[in-house]
Amino acid sequence: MSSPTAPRASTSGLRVDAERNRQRIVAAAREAFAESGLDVPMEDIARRAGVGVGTLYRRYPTRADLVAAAFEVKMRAYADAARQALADPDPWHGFCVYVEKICSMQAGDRGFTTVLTMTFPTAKQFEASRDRAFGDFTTLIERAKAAGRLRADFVTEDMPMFLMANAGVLTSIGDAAPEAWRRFVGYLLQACAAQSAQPLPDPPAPRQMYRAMLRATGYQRGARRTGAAAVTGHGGDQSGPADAGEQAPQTFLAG
Amino acid sequence: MSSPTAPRASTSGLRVDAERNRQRIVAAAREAFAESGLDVPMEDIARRAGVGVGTLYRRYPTRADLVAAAFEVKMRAYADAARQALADPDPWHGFCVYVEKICSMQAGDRGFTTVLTMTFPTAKQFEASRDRAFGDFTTLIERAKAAGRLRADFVTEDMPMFLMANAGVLTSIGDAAPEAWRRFVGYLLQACAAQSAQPLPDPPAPRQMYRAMLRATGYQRGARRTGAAAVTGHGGDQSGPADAGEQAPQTFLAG
DNA sequence: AGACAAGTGGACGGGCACTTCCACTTGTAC
DNA sequence: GTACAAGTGGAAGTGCCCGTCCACTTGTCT
Repeated sequence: MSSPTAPRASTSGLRVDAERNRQRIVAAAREAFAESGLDVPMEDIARRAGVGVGTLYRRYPTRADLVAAAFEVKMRAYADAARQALADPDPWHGFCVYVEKICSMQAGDRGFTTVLTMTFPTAKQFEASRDRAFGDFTTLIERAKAAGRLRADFVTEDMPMFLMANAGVLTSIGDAAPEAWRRFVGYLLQACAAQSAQPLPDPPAPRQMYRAMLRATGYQRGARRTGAAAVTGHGGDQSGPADAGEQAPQTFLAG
Repeated sequence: MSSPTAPRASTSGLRVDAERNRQRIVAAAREAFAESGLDVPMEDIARRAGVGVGTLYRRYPTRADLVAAAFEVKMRAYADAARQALADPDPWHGFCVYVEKICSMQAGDRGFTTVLTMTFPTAKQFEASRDRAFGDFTTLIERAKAAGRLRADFVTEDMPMFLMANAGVLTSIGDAAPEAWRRFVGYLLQACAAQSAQPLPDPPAPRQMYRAMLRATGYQRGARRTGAAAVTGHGGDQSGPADAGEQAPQTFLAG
């Protein structure tokens, strides 16, 4: 504008070559995350994209930023699945198809498996999808309960719990037995049927779920691999700083 | 014997101070594995035991060796659980108590969670326990099926699959919601009930299960953390050397 | 064509964990 | 008490990955 050389570029405000690189990076990240999980070395992604690590870091300073960018589309598809399930005339069928669908999405993408079981307070881009998915899912289970097919004591928190379980199945035998998760989900769905449901132990509190999903958010900064222990520091130390900024107890995938 | 100074020591053939250190190491490893999982730095274990890393490596050259030593007792307890379940006059009750019991053992020990979902071809020490557990478990489910309570299409491979799932639940919300796994197991058990069982997708083949459990055996040598991806190398490359020494397809926890 | 902001890549310093190796200590047998 | 095998600890070499920094290149505007 004012300065003699102000290279305003296309839509994104980036120079066209930079924008092209950015897209390559996101594409590479999608592939790499899907294949190897959220822990792939940044350098692998950069190489795959044909750029230097410097470029990658310039565009996405933290791994979380990149994850958010890479899964934006998939998160929308995730939300869409709930919306579509609502369109099913049979509430119970809709519920089953939905659960299967989401678990299937996990099965096809190592990174997504992880993304679904954690929440990114930072990632504004996910908020809309998450909220929508949460709202629709809530309706979905209410309908299924009303139809008398879904057990009455099913709670929203059960869904992320199932996803965590499915993640366990997938990370353990996903490679060796790519179809095993289907059987597992079959068990889960049958357990969800109202017919002959027996009492269950209490579900985790929404707030607990929220904290759990915050877990791997260590990906935000200097994350240390594993996805399991290492993240929070070292597991022990219950004397920690008690999470000051912990608001939203709405849990699930709604931050 | 023959040499002038042959310090034969107590039972283990080790010098008494060395034997004391060895026990300290195993104890430290048990604690560390339970708290932080199988990935704890060797140095942490050494420090906890009050010895140098060199000593630790001398006694247990590989992580797998140490794991085997640390979990020997627990593996026996694991096998005992099946034996005890068989003593239950009510086959179905025995089955349920058994599943709960094992999942509970997972809940109380991060390392054990992992140990149960992989097999250590090396660890001779586990063989007896594994074989016993496998045999007893097989009987257990046959009894429960015969009693008409356990669904007829339940297969032995389902158990490790459940354990993998439970591992997923535990690693995700084990810290934030230490009791959540109970509800999850509740779902699973109700899904196992013969009453109103619906058809399920095929179970993983025994061989697939075996390969899956071999997975984390990367702990044997230069393992690279994570427990998820990194282990096998990098996920991709299906052109690998196709596992020459793959025998025992008996799966489960029987190598 | 010229000039400059924007963009780039990869070398580099830092950290962590794995293992090995060896000079030093200690227990044991005589 | 002495001698020596057994045992010890931690320094040092290696490898992986992170994230930064900067000299160089490239696109864009005039």
